[in-house]
Amino acid sequence: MSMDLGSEGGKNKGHRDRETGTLGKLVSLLDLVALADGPMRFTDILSLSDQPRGTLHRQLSHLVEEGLLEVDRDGRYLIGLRLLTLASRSWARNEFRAVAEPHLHRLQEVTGETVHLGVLRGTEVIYLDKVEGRQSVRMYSQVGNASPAYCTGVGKAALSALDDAELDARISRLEYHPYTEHTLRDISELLSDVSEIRARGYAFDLEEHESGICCVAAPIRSDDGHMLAGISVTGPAYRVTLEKLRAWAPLVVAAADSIMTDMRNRMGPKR
Amino acid sequence: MSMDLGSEGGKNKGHRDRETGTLGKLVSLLDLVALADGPMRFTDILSLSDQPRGTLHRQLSHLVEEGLLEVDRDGRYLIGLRLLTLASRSWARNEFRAVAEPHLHRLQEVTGETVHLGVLRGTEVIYLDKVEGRQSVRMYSQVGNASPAYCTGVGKAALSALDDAELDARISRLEYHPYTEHTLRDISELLSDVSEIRARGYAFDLEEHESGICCVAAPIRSDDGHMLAGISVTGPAYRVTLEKLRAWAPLVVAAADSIMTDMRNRMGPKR
DNA sequence: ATCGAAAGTTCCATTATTCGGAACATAATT
DNA sequence: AATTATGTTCCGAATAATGGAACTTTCGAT
Repeated sequence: MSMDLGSEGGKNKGHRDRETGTLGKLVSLLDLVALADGPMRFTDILSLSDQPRGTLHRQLSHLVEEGLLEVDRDGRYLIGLRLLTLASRSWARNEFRAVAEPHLHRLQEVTGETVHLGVLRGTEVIYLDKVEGRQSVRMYSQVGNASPAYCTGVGKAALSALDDAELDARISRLEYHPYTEHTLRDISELLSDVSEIRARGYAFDLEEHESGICCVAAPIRSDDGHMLAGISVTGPAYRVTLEKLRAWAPLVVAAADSIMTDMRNRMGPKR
Repeated sequence: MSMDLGSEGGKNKGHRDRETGTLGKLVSLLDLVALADGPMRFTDILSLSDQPRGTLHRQLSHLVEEGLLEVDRDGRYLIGLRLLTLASRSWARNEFRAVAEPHLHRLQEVTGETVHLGVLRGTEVIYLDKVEGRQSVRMYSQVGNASPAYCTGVGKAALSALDDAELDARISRLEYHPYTEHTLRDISELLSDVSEIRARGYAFDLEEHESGICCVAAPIRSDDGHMLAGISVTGPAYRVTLEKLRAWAPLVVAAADSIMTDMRNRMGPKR
């Protein structure tokens, strides 16, 4: 297996027009339904997609036929369980995740706080795993979750491992949404944070994405620099002070390094 | 939201020929790759799918373009993270799962063993959630997992809630794979087990799917009988004796009933 | 290193599928 | 009951997928 989970594919997702091919249009629909807060009626979808009614109807039918969407008894559409099954199989067999897992657990035990593993995809971080302790709120949902890289610890750590050209290419067209009052506000703030991160080897997220939530994160990169990822220790600000984060930083960096080493060994020295 | 997670759509999955339409063929490919043990080379896929090379190549390219598949640095294909993201969103927002969650936790705390929530899809059970205690092995992977209904507690419990005609329609063409020496061997064994389950209101799985693993399960059905699901308490045979399972049965049934009640209330008396 | 074979990629005329407007059906609302 | 909003089906036109063959690259053995 390979460590590569893809560094490409970071197309702008929000609302790219001109979907390419049949599949593109169908996947857009999936996205649309998945992004909604709940089941959608035919008309809801119709107004959000710019398809003619007949076309949309057939597209939805096909998606339902394949189990990618489901129709509830009120005729509303929701994401089908088939996707969950597909995703869970690939998750379970993901080698990178498997290699990282014991390290995440160790880190969780030592710090007592929640530990995340995420990979960088374009300008987003997708969380691959999460290990939480007793006292934390259950947030299963984090696995698979995509968040902007610029306001998360794992994301900024991963970004810091890019060379300047790549970094610039990815973050120059970003929209810097102010999630909290501490969220980085523009590219210059991000760049200066990244240079600090590079200097010290790890990143902080001080309530930048979610109020009251802080973390320390360290980058993980594959040998060929093709895949970027990161791990973090996260907790509530009232419990997790900056001093604590500083104290944990070396542990996080060490864990990240161990994961890289394990990955190298597992894959053999080839290439 | 609706409780309906679909009772239709139980197409025979294994290797249905004659894929309908463009999407059908592409989803088959996704399945093929997801089912594999690891990343697949182009040729591996070529030999398993019966597509000409040019066609297959283009299909794979499209899937990669949409992020449903990814290519590792060795050119091998694996399931893309996009599926994980899509699936996790729908999971997080699944109302049935959300309603059941507190009940699962309560059941876990009382019994100390692992609790599962699964829905019946055709002749398979898909696990929607899992709550485990301290001492159990971490098996995240269970969520999203699909298993045959006839050899799992949740599955048999759900089957027992079908009327005879529906039950027969689903299980008559099954292949009864003997996972363990205790696995039900044919339709007659299943039918007699189901009638016992109906009589007592809950199901056992005594090492029928996995050696050394037992459980008690109770059925959950929506008002309209359209959706079938179940919950179970599962543990290793050396710790979880038949007496214990019997003792837990009323708790499991009560939890299942509570979930049904909550669901009814949440959805309002409409329809 | 060199050759041969296997693997992977591109091309394009043909074929099958999707598109989308409009007519048709059904459910909700006044 | 009439009216509107919503959902479904149809079919000629437009578009995308097909698949055979030619082409390029990678791999394995000598």
